[in-house]
Formats: sequence, C-alpha cells, structure tokens
Amino acid sequence: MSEQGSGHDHAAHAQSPSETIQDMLNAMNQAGWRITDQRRTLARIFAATDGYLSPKDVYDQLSVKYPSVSFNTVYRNLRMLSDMGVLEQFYFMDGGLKFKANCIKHHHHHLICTNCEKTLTFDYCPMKESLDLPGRYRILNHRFEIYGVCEQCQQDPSAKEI
Amino acid sequence: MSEQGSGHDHAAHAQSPSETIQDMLNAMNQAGWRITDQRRTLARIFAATDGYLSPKDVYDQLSVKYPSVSFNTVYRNLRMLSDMGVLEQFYFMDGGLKFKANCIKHHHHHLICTNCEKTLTFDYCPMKESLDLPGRYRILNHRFEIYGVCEQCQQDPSAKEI
DNA sequence: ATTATTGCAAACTATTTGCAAGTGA
DNA sequence: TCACTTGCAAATAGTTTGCAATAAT
Repeated sequence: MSEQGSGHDHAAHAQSPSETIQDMLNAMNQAGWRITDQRRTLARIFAATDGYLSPKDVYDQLSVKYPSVSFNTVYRNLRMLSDMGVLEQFYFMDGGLKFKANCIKHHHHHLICTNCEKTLTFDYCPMKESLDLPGRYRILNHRFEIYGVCEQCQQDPSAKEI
Repeated sequence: MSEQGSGHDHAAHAQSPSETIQDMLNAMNQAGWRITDQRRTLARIFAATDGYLSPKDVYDQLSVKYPSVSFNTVYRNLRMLSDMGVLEQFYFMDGGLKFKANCIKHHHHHLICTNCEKTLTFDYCPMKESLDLPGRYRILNHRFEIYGVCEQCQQDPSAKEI
C-alpha cells in the first residue's frame, strides 16, 4: 500500500491517504451520518487504494476486521458514498460495477490500467477547447478516460491485482 | 462528399438505415452465422434507432413481430453482435447495459442525450493532441463522451422516449 | 440432412429490501 | 435515550445455461 515513487508532478493534486480519509469522514458528518467504526475502516480502505474496488473487494477487505459484515451494509454504504460524490463509480465492461475514492477538489480525468485498474489522474480536459458539436444539445457533463497498461503490469502481466 | 466548407456536416459519416442493416447482415454472414428472420428484424430495429436500447427494449420491439421470443435469444444475439463489434455496448449508471449500432467505418466520439439517449457523433478526438500523460502507461484505447439534453428534449422534457 | 438457432424453464449472479438486534451521538 | 446502522434472510432484477424442438443452409 505504498505510494508510487516521486518524479512526475502530475500527481500534484493527489491527496494523501489521511487527507482522503478526512474528506470522506467530513462528508459523512456533513450529511448527518454517524461515523461508525466500520465506516471509518471503509474510508481507510479507499484511501489506501489507487484503483477501483468492487463491492466484493470491499466486502473481503472489511471481513478481515469485521468477520460478520454483510454485503447488504457494504452495498448501502457504497451507494450512499457515491450519491454524496465521495466515491466515484464506474462500470467495467467485464468486471461490473466498481468504486474508487473521488477527488472532489479539482476537475480531472483518468488514466486507467486495464490489467490492475490502478488509476492516475491528469489535468488536461478536452472540453476547454471550443468544440464544434452537432445538434444544439444543452451540455451537462462529459467523460474522458484513457485505458492502458501501467508500467508495473507491463513488466509483470500476471500480477492481476496489485 | 461536399466541398462546401461552411455549415455543419457533422452527420457526413452517418449511415442510412439500409446501410446499417446491410453492414450488420454482412458481418453476421462473414462470421458464419445464419441470417434468421429474427436477426434481420434485430438489424432493422437497431438501424432505425438513434439511441441506445436495453435488452428489454429490444425484447419488447421483437415481441411485436415474434410474440414468443425469449430473453435468452435476445441476450445471446446482443452479446454476439457486440463481440463482433457490430453493436456497441454501454453501461448507463442508472439504466444498466444498453446497446446501439456501432459505426465501424471511422473513429468518432459521442454526444448523448441524458433524457432520451439519442446519440450524435462528432469527429473531434482529444487523443490526437500530444498529451502529457503521467505514469508511462502503454496506451490501449480511450473514451470521450459528452452528455447533454438534445434540442427536442429541451423543448419537451416529458418526452422520455423518442 | 445437417447443424445452428430458438424457446422454455431453471440456474446463477448481483443488488436491494424488511425487520429485529446492536451501536453511536 | 433514541434514532441510525447493522446483520440475517429473503426478495428482486438482470443475465446465463441445458436441452429438446425448430428452422436455415
């Protein structure tokens, strides 16, 4: 669970794990939710993960500390956190719905490893160009994602999970 | 195509319904599939639709002509056509998996109406810029989609389906 | 005639809901 | 305390599979 080395400052906006945890707990608080020990652990799990986690991944990790945790609760908390914008959800065509901590502090897009799903952010946004779009839609939002194989997985393609 | 530089020729690449039908049937043929009457109808349905269709949508439309069609068959055909690249699948966060005819003739991106899901294509692609990406990923592909409300739905928001 | 395709039913997976017991503020 | 949260079990939705009947080539 260590951070990637320094060097590129693309990650200038990346939050430290403790920042992420604090953001998530603050958001829960402001929404009037109780901070249970389990939710604290949930925040810790997402703060420590670069990539996406499926409900089952989260369940498995929570199970370590709370052997009797129910899927029910996992789903509910994931959904609630997503609705609040604290988590970001994404549907992988072959892996179903997954979640990751959402940086709500600035606009950015994602570079996603198709092998291990480790995700980096970058600031370039194609929407800032004056796009000549068809059809007079009233634009609401957009999505720009780039998929590839991260350096680590290029060297060791068998390492499916980090 | 036209030499007239002015005006919007965004739809220059759009295929006519009959072209789309032919493309789909050809693709099935080349893959060694039998062209059943039902699959012909399937092609017709997608050729006539601007937006995305859920398995249920397709099932409902097929049911008109084949009252005893089974979900089973719908799913199988949708999946096979997707695997072949004839259909494009997309997971809407609140509507699940949906399908639409895929233009395999040129690279483009989508402008999607969040109300009726009518989809227009445009040629601008952010990947042609020399992007300064983090992390030395080996880039495989990308996705760029813009969401908005189409002109029609802006005027009549209650018209949920076209 | 031969083999792919279809429809039915049942299996499966992922996700959601109802309610009593437990827990945080 | 008192309402929120949790876990269990069961319900639901979405999708896939097995197999006999059917239809395309």
